[in-house]
Amino acid sequence: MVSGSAPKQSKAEVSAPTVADVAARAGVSRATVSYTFTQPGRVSPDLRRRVIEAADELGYVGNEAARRLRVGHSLALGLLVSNIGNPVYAELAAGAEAEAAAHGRFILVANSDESPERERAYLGFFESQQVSGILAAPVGDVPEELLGLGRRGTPFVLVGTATGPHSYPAISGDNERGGHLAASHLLAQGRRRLIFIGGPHPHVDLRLAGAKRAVDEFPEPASLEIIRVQVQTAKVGEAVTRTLLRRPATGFPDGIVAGNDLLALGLLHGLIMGGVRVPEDLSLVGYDDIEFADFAIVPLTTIRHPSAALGASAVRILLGIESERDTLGRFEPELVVRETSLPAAEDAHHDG
Amino acid sequence: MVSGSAPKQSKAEVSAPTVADVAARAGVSRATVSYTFTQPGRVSPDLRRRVIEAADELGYVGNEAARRLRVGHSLALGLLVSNIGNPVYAELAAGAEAEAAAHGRFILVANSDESPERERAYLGFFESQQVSGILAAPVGDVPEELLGLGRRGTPFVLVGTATGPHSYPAISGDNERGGHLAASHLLAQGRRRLIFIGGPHPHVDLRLAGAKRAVDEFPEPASLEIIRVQVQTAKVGEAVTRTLLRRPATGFPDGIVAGNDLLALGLLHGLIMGGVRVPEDLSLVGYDDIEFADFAIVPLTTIRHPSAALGASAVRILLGIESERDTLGRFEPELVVRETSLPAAEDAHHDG
DNA sequence: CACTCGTCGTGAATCGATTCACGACGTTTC
DNA sequence: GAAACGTCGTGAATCGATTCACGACGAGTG
Repeated sequence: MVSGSAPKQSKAEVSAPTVADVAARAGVSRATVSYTFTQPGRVSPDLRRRVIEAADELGYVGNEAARRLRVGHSLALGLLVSNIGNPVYAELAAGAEAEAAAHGRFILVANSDESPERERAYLGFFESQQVSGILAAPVGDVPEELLGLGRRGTPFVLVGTATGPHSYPAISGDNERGGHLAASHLLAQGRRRLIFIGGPHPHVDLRLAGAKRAVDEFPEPASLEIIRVQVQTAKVGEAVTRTLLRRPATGFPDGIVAGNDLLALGLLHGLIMGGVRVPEDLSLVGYDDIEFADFAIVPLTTIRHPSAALGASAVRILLGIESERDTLGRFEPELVVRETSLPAAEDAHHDG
Repeated sequence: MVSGSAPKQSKAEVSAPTVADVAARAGVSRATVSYTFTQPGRVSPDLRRRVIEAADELGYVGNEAARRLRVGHSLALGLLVSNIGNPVYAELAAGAEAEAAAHGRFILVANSDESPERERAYLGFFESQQVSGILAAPVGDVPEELLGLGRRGTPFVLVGTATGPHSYPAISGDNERGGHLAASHLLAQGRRRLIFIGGPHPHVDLRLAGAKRAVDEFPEPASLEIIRVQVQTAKVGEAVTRTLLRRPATGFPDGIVAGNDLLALGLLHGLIMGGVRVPEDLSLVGYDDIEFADFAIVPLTTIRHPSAALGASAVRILLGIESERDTLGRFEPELVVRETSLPAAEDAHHDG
């Protein structure tokens, strides 16, 4: 316990002005001050002006806690993401934040780091903060706590997650279609031994389903192996390549669809370090189109996913100025061909 | 205005249990319930147990607004960053968050997006939220609002920013030393026409100062040109290369120190697209060692910066369990040599 | 047995903004 | 000219957790 070195910066400690102070200064009642800010039409123009002037002079800020205690909810919206280190979620957060700011709202970002415990802890935090709505990009299943919050009157929107059998409000890009796009691209290039590598999120399952459908629908024989990972990070991607590289040539894939770009970047790095030529020996497609995809050792072919737009839409839905239906058909995935994918080398010659 | 499609998820609207409910259920007074959670020693063990049991059964969460209104500050700490899309800040946030969680605190992340206006707006938000402390990684100068908050009793710590002439609580890596490291590395490789490209942040100025010192101290003739950018992003980095590439060969540098890795990545991409061979023609050193530095077209040589540790320390300082002095000597920058830097090609032969 | 002291539970005041219900005042209308 | 109505300001109650000041009760002491 440190005593003298407490982090107080000054002994001034002037307590912040309250409505009472402003009221006294403007010569009106506390009620009038409050109405001035919450229902401007309720007070006559010149009184309003006087109140605002007094407030400015005193540097009145207002106490959100008191406001919240009275009205029962805060101006903040909660955003729960599984990994803020993933640029996709950073972008989602940025999009949500900009939209929220435009409506005088704020976003509380909570990073669960893929841990269901922390996810639950943060949901409790959101409840204690009385956020007026929650954007959730959850780890796996929809947590019970979130449903409880919904029942207790806090609206939520699932972002970028499978709608599955349930019917909670949810928006997302068409992940199935995106997965189909990715696998089709590889098949069209002559790749036949594909692997899907991805993690345990519902939206990733959809990407997988799309890839699977592409292979099933394909007129020629082609295979799709599935490698499941627990977390979709670059580190894990590299780890997977180590296993992969031990395989005999016959079991080696000629095309990989990764569950997201982070994973793809790790795979790419591991493969190249291991002597695999990308895209000559193997084509690789990521998912999300994060900024860094374009800067990779070999610029990454990927599926673009409109994260920022999703974040903004989710906020608008929570605020009641847009409905889930309004977003249908937006957020279409799009194939971005860069350099990790190339037609199979059967009739191509390797460099000169 | 959408009417029926309001985002209410259910009409249940069961209002959350309060201390009064818990008290009734446990057969004690409201005061006892409160003491149970805030000063456990104050109530006898078996009553404590009974209260906790009742609270669990009711799913009591507690109303932070009421708590805050009474005690005058919240359990949250505010973190203000200039760009959450920069992995450095994501990492800083993660480090701060983990440390905060370990002490039962939460982090409110605010992303100013390099805009002083948004920065000020968020500072106001923090004040209205009555955060118990602020971690700031500000855009440029220390905003007046932050000083005001400090005067009014909210402690703050400047993270990763120059200490300059002022004497506000601040921690950061030794940016001057890092800049020196970067430039020295290039000079040691025989590079002589250096450029420092970087943005308007105080900590970047220190990196520049360090680079300058390295050049000044160097026994042989060498030059350091300075290119200033307003924002240090990959996009800007690419834009700068376009200008650079138009220069005649005589004005072209053989070594670049970038203000951060994002900028370096953009520069790298732009240079390579423009036909410059890195590192043969030009060595490049970034700053921060973000995860993606290792995955770049050419893996990026950079200076490691311990962002997560900085975030954790800042939280500990705000919580009063560590003092600014305790951190001295930690957070030392470290040169990470990858492949964008190589001895100048005077006596080297270009591949075969 | 009476008195002191410490332990531990309780009633009530408090934090600051919001909002209901009331009333003062001025205007319109027959 | 009086009744009816609308506008706009105000006093007071309210939200839920915390904490002060008090007191009940039991144990220990002379």
